[in-house]
Amino acid sequence: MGPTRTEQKERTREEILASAVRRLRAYGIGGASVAEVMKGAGLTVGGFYAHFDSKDALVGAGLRSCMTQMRDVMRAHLGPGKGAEALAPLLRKYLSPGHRDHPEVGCPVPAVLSETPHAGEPVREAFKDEMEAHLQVLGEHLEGPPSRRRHAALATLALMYGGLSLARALRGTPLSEEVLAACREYARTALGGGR
Amino acid sequence: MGPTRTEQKERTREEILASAVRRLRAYGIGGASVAEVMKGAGLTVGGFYAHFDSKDALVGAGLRSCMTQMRDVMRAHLGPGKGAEALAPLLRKYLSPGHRDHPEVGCPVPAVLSETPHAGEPVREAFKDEMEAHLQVLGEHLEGPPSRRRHAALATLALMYGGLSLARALRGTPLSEEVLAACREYARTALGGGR
DNA sequence: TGTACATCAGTGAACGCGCGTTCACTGATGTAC
DNA sequence: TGTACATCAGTGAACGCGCGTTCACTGATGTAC
Repeated sequence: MGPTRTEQKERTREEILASAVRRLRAYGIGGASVAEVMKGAGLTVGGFYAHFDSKDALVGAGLRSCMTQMRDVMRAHLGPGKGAEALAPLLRKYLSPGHRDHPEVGCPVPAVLSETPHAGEPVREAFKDEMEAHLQVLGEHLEGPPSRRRHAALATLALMYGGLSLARALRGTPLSEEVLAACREYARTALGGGR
Repeated sequence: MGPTRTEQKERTREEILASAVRRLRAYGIGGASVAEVMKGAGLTVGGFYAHFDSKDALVGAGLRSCMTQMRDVMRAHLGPGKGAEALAPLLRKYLSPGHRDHPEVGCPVPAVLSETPHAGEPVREAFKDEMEAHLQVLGEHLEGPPSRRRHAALATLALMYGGLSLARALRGTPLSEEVLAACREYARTALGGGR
């Protein structure tokens, strides 16, 4: 026997969410229209509201989902040790031409950063929660008292987001490559230690 | 006698541009609709195309205009000396709650950063040109060989944009204040020197 | 096991709205004589 | 200086389109007897 109706529905929900995540990463909130998201999941628009209360709810859930995934990627690229040394592999991966050129499988933050301030409450709350979790992960690989680690993690994230966003905005110009390299160096200096 | 017709038209164009700039800073490209921009200039939609070829042309011109203005603000907040010391007043101003809470009179970059990669050629070119000019201004207040200054300027801008964007996205939460402070400290460390 | 009925995930058309752009027009400004 | 005509900045309605959301429906799944 196949999956029950409830299981099948849950499966469909996951497909809608996965489609939303793909569009969020590549085109941001405005680029993830309900109709396009549903098409991406092989469905038609009408069925959407059986799974989510509103577009805001979808974006909130999508953001939680892909920022959580992103955290796994972060953990996978954190080296041993502490400080600049530990973060170097992550920075090299995050601030790379590959990540710049393939937003659809990368970090969603640069794509939604400008829209988040005007987004609905479910979106902003998801963003805040995920950001706190990000801080936790990065903070564990930094040195010093908790508040110092927290600040260093926060600023490193800001630099990563700003750097990747700039590199994407400047894509196709020599400046784009420079931004990536410049931000990697900058973080190394700011975090001290390591090579 | 009053202004000639040509002078009057030029004046109207400036008003449209000023209205566009206000909306760009606060709501980004998507938030600066032609109808809203014209309303903000006290005009009706139809007249728009006597002044600009397209919305893309308007956004390009608007971006050039307000990023140039922003450069004056930057110059006004650069202290004497070089490095962290020289940039400190700018960073304090840029990464402040006041700037976070009043985007309509601030830097347009955080508002357009996510949209620029998908914007038309006139917009991306304006962005690139203005960014080069920004680098020039900041670079003059840094130390070391040209390429080193350029990289430090680039990364500092990335940190400023990322930090302010994050602070706006997190507005209303304690994290928002923390980001601003964390980025100011981070830049100071990365740039070295000064207090 | 077989039949009758209820449920409800997903369809597809429609809603009102705002978008960028076009266009026939109007009426004040400017030019020609 | 005065009159007739041309120009053109700005108006306001309309275009086709995509948006988020609603809704009557269909047909396969699941339940009751």
